[in-house]
Amino acid sequence: MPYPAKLTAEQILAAALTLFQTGGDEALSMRLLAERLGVRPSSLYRYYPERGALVEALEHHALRELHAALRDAASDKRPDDAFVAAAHGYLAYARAQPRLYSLLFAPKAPYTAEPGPGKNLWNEILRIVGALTGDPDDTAAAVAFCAFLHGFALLESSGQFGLSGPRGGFERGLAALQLGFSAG
Amino acid sequence: MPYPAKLTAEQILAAALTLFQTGGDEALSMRLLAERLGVRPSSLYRYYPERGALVEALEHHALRELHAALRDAASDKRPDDAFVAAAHGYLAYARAQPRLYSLLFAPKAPYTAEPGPGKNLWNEILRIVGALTGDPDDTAAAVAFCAFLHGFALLESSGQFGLSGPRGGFERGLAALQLGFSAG
DNA sequence: TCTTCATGGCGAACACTGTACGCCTTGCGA
DNA sequence: TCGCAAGGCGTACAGTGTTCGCCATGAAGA
Repeated sequence: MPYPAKLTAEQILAAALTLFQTGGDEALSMRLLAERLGVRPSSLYRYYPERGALVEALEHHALRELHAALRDAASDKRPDDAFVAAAHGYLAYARAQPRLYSLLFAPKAPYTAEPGPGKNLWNEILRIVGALTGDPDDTAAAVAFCAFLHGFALLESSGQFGLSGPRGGFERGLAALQLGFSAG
Repeated sequence: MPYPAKLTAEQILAAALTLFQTGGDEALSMRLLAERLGVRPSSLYRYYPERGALVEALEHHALRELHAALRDAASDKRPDDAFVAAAHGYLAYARAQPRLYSLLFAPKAPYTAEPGPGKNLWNEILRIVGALTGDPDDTAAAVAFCAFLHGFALLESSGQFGLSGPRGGFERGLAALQLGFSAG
């Protein structure tokens, strides 16, 4: 290796994360990012071949965080409590990191297609839901659970509920799913 | 009025719709749109002050179509059937127009804030859900219903279910919600 | 100690994007 | 016939992601 590098892939990612968290996708420009790092834009391409790779790295970061939030919320609880706690943990992460969260389910190859942070998250959800329904591989129930959580998180972060809030819509839907899953 | 205009706001919108349906947001560039219409880019600004206004018009178009799909699916049916039919109609529209649908719930002021196609859609959903639960203004149930539909539609269109499909996740969640709403 | 050589940041450029402003042809109303 | 204004045109600006060749650097090999 020639001489000490000014940049590190991790440094770039950290700066990109800051930019993305504050201003979303639009704020993450290669030029501004380079400026923050005291470097020219073209230098970034030595570490990330294109902007998309940087966004993908942010996405994986978010997947790992969301996974951890679910795991921590559901650990050491009985199925019923774990189910509800996981749902609230999921929503809490989406609320805490709205921009990162909205990055998660953009059109792409399914997370479960190959091993990675996405598959880990899915397995966690499958485990939590499976413990409730009794079938450890209850894909249908897990899909329905995900759909509800994802839809609620997005509707809320998009501001659709306005100032009056969702008015108990989350608890209402969660209770219905819990009832339906326990019975089935 | 001076002389016959080459352009019409409707013509522009129609061309923009075609572009958007085929290539999504990225494909809708003012320059390509102008080229399709045999006009220079700057001419478009006489009709739409900015690109965002054009996108907003597309969004309202989608809201009206989705509303119509829901109304048609649920009309002349008893509450139970209307609920299920509306859900399938919603999903069918999201499947038929994935790009337009994904435009619908981007961060913005809530549709219910003021009269318009968004508020009409919300009232339709409230009516259908209210007929099932017995409370004509059951916001919580309607929110939960929307969350589930929206989440499922997005997860599906994002390709998260892969080739194996959602494996009955839609019916599973819908049945649970229906049960929970009827009981409550 | 001298030479070689890959590393990594730099600079300039290209092809795009949305958008603003002034011009100037056009054709209707008076 | 004349004035007027609507509307498309041309040009330009600022911004974007990305590419490519250049060159200083500093650690290895002779």
